[in-house]
Amino acid sequence: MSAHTSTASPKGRKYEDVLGGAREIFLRDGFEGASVDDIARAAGVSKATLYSYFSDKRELFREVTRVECERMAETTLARIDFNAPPREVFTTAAHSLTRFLLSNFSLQMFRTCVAEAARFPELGQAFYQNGPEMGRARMVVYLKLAIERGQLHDVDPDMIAEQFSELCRARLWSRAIFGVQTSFSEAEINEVANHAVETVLARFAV
Amino acid sequence: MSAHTSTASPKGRKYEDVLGGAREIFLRDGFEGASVDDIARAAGVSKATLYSYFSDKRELFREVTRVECERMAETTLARIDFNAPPREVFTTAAHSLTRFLLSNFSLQMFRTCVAEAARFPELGQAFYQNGPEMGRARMVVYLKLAIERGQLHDVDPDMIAEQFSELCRARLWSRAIFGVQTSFSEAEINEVANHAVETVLARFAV
DNA sequence: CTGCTACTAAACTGTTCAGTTTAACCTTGA
DNA sequence: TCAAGGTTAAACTGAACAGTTTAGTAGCAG
Repeated sequence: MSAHTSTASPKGRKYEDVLGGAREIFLRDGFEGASVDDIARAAGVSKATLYSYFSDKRELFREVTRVECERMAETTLARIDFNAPPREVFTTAAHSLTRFLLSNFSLQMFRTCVAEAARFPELGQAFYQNGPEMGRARMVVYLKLAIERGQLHDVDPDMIAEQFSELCRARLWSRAIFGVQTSFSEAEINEVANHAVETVLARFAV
Repeated sequence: MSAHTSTASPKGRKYEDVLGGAREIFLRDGFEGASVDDIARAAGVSKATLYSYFSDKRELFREVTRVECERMAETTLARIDFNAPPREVFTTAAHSLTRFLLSNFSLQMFRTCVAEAARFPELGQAFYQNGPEMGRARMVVYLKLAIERGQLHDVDPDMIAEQFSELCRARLWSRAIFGVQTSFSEAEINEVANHAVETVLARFAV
């Protein structure tokens, strides 16, 4: 039975533990800030075991990022109702995106990727492609449809999507990322999202 | 004469040299990435001298940031012609802001502040207040006037300013900050700026 | 009981780097 | 000519930390 139970850890019993500990510490301290000793401790695992799974700190970080991005993609903006009218679609998307952008996970991930952009650029690029890029692509699919239906003006759908997601960052996101403000009321979030919707509709709705 | 020439270096001849070297290296390598030895070398100064001016690395960094933010505030968006019609004002501002956001200085400054947000938050906050916050405040002054004149709808001018500056980040800025794209053509920049103008006018112009 | 595999704790290596110290060296002003 | 203050190179201290090694333990299969 030993080999078949649970989610078939590739090798060894503690693989998932290591990943979990790494996730926790990287998310708390970023890449440089996290010490491998801390990770091993958080994972309840010896350093030697950790290094038997991952050849170095970077590889461990890469794997954590990959897994988290996948999870994120599944969760957020997973499906938009392609048949709803633009106002409804934008409203749903704006609220969920604004909320996501201000989440602890998203902010920490962003911070870390940006901080390490110089040391290993592949990471920031991977994050960009699995995160923002993927979300935008999904949005563009809808926008093209809406344009065909004559619900939106015939403007580069890529630009619509880009402007839309930037609008969801208005006011709160920069405060969050610089640590000027750390918690956000529902009212604040809703206000930003609603303004984003109004602006995008004013410009692109027929 | 010694004490009165030039811009009255507070103490010692090499003060400006130190600041210059620090500016160069911090801007190139960020805070953690920069070594004090490198800074001293770039400044053409001994480490001992450097430490006679600044008690530690952080204080040096703080001072560099302060000075650079002042310079930036003077240069960028320094004055808007308050009497020009909205389209003209937004167009001028959008082009100069988009360009600035993609500049090496702005990107590096942003990266470093974000990266060090955990280690010393005061820095990110100071940067936010001397940078984005100050620019926005200046914009709001104009917007209030334009609203009074009946050129723009009576919407929270703060939100207009926030949305406007976010729109200038569309498409290019996230690619820049994640290192996905590192150089930008005039055409690309102009396109983003022009789209920002169209959107903001569509929503807020009377 | 044997042998194998995963795992562990802890000590160790080597490096990087902030910040200090020392002893000497200019420059300038009296 | 002397003294003082700013400056210097270079060696040093101490801490942090990635990654390795060692000697040994726990559990399971045959």
